[in-house]
Amino acid sequence: MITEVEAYKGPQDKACHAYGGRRTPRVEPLYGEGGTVYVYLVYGMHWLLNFSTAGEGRPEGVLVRAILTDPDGARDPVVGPGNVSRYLRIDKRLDGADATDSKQMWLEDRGVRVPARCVRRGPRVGVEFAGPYWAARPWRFWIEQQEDA
DNA sequence: CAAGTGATTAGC
DNA sequence: CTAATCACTTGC
Repeated sequence: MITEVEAYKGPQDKACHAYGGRRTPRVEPLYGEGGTVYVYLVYGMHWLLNFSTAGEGRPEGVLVRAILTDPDGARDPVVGPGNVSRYLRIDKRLDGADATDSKQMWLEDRGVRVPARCVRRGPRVGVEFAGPYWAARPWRFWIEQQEDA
């Protein structure tokens, strides 16, 4: 279960790999139809898992930052995008896959209802290079368990 | 807080 | 071709 994501909002978002309409081979999957998997290597050792979310030609997506590995949250969450990919054995091979029609990677709606009060929002992580304005956009979202939830 | 790490990219 | 960059993690 995905419990934390960050949004990257296309050409105008300075933290987005497609900033300014940049369209290099690496970011091409981000320009794909919604559900296209975008995986890339950062800092020479960490694969980061993203899903393209807009439409063909619109380079917007979400980065998966944390997951729960069991339905009840009894086990510790896997926190940090590099750790998520290591846990799921994600690497370059999944880059460009179609998550709406793939045996390697897909998403399931299991009908879990998350109360609005459990949803937190804040600035994205590690995007200071994009400058103070874009680094401050509250486009990271995560779920926080409540005592009474 | 610094190091480790290597694909990717822009710029000659 | 070269050099800079970088959506991170770990360990001090």
